[in-house]
Amino acid sequence: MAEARPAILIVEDEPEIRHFLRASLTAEGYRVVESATGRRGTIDATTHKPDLAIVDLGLPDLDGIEVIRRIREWSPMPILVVSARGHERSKIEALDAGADDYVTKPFGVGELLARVRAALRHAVRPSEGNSVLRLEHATVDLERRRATRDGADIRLTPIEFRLVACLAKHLGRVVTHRQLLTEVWGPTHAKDTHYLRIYMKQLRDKLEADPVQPRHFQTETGVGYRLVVEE
Amino acid sequence: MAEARPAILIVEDEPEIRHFLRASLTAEGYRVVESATGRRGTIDATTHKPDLAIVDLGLPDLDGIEVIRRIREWSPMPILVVSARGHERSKIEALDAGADDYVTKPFGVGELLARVRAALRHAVRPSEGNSVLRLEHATVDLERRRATRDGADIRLTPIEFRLVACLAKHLGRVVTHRQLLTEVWGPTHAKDTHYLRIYMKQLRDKLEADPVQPRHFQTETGVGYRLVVEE
DNA sequence: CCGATTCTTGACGGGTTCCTTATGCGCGGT
DNA sequence: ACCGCGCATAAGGAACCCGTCAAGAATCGG
Repeated sequence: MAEARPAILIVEDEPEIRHFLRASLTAEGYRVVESATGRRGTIDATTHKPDLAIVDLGLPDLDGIEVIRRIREWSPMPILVVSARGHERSKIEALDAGADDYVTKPFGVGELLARVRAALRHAVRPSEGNSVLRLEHATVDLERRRATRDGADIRLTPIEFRLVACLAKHLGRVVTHRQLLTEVWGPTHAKDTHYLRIYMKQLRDKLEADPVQPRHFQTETGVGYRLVVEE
Repeated sequence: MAEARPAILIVEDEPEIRHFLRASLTAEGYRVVESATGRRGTIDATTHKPDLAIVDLGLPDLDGIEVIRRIREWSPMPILVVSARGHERSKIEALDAGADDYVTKPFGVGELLARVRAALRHAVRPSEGNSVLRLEHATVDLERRRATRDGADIRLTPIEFRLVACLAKHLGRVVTHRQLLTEVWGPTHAKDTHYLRIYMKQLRDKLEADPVQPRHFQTETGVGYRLVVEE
């Protein structure tokens, strides 16, 4: 990388929010590129090659989701979505289109920065770590297809395993119901969200210290689930 | 090996992704050869003899699957497949054609490198370790095609031998039904999982101390089998 | 051509996994 | 307060997978 400071692209039409974002991010040491429209954003993404993109869904010219799609055609860079409250629908569409995470307007600086850090970390991290998930009282070895609980081996069924693998692939980020269902059960069951609840419970029972207060397998109401491992 | 750094062949038509791959791989210390077309790729594979090949399925001139077939005709080098999201069908075809693993576009650097390392590790294993399996009460010499049980020689049938060899090649990892069947019986019997149960029992009867509670030949329900040797 | 080994095929019981159905709970909207 | 929606949880039966036995083909060496 030419520069040590990560570059972040902001695609946001409202000047208020754009400037707020720039201020917050530069204060943290990030370099910032701003685009006020969707078209401009897709161009800036290719020319500036940022390390991360923040995309508002409510753009005047080009749908934010379309922006995400166009970036995803050629780059795996982390994409953070900013959406107005209540627009669950487009939030999900954005994630399905390839976004990595989202924040809901209005949001605090802390939340935003946390997500940015998480997204950047995940973009680089996996290269160093092996494919072993380390939870509080349990571990899951994705490559060897093995799991332990308090040191002892435990069994995961094929579906349970695929589910963990799918969540682990997007560690720390939201995975939509649709994504999980199509990857684990196939496209024909893309709407059987009920399956998820059942198997998520199984995973929590087997891997969480307290299945009732899950720390790792978090549910994102109306959207999907998220797998989190502490540092 | 002439060089310590493994050489990797990239067969990919889109310049963006090709350069992204080169950058990521060279940064990790790999040597890289690029081919922009399928035909070029098959040629470069023979001339450069890379340690691993990364093949995009969506090539303009020659189907990526055809590239895999042609390489597989003469080389067992690990082949990593890159495919666009949603093309489940060709992904499976690719694996059947002899590919070792796949990543879906768009993918992160970490994921890619992890798979590359895994693939290279699998490839190096059998050559570095000696080819003698030491189990609790039995040994299997894969090179000399011999086996002992409690010190005395025992006979393994050809199929039994191929089965052990296939499991030993992926020591400690699960080998899927499909993999075992295609490697031992050929692609036409890829679904006759029944064979596996029968021959697995034979192996356990001959090599396990207690065939009913197998310690080395473990079954992974719904997925495949795994060969484990204690340290 | 015959016998022995090996491979294939069929059948059955037991166990696990998976799907279905049903119920309760909490939250937000009307 | 009521209702609807999404989520968590429980439980039973169906489907599937595995291990096992046994007997019929195929193969091979003599």
